[in-house]
Amino acid sequence: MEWYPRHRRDLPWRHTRDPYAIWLSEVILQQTRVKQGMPYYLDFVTTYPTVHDLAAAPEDEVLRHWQGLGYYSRARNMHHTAQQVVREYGGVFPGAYAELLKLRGVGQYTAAAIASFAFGEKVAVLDGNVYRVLARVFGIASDIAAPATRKEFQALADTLIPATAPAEFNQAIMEFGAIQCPPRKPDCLFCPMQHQCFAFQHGMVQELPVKSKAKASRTRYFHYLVLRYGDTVYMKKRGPKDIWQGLYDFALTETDAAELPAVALVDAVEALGGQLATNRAEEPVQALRHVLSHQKVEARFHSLWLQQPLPVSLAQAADLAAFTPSETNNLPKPVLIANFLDKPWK
DNA sequence: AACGCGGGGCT
DNA sequence: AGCCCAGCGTT
Repeated sequence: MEWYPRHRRDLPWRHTRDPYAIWLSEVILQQTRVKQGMPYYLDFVTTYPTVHDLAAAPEDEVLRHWQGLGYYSRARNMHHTAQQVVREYGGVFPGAYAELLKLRGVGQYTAAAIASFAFGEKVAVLDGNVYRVLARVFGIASDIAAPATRKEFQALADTLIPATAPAEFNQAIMEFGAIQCPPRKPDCLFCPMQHQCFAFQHGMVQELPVKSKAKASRTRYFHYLVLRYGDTVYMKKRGPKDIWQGLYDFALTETDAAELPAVALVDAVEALGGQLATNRAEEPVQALRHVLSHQKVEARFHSLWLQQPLPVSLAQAADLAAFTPSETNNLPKPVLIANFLDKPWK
């Protein structure tokens, strides 16, 4: 806390006690670096200055503003919670940790952050920064990826947080973790905690915290049918139980191998009642690779021109709808799809 | 307790 | 290529 005032970054959400703005910033910053989240925070507080504005917005519009930030359930949950706060709390955020925890998309970390920053409640936050700082300073070798470890760190943090300045403590330890004590190359040489830091004293800075490895990611092969008619293109809103829920892409055939048999593509077009206007052999195919933290997507985009619009019933059954370029611009899309659409269509 | 969920930046 | 980031909800 002595270190913090001298090193803290000047961040916009540190100039407010408005629980709405603080909640926005905390949801945006879940699993997201400050640098990446900053432009999104500025956009959201400008576009939706109050919880009422956010609650009144269509979900597609909220997702469009979220586009590129990832973990899109955050945006959907955020929108749901905005509507709940308006309906059930009269537009006023609940003022205590236990109540905040009930809101969708608000877990232990976020509830503690809002409760302390906006309301001064004495609840210790526990995020990646706090885990790391505590593991190093106190020499704790428990696996921070294991859920059970949380209790151990929470108990420790609870003993450290002062009743006189809980918000300042929470900000300080997270900022210290982000600036002075990052995962790699921490600035131990000029660290004020040198003499108290177990990891530094025992040469274990590189070994702490202990975190078990994540599961290896899998590769998926997407074959997109970019069906065009006139000035429009058919797009599809993605459903539940897969990546990019609620975002728009194209008619999709997924295979276990990189190649899609030509016949399969023809079958897919015919199943939609599509009549191709061009020789399939001349169709432009664009390949793009997209990396997620848990999947690798190898996508091929087959641009196909139709002689006539798809039969409405078949298009609807496949969840496909035609959009003009300016309309597609306003749809929320995965970065992979936005990247494809940014290329000039041949 | 384990799993699925994005995208970007750094080493 | 691997790792991590102001985590959360579902299974």
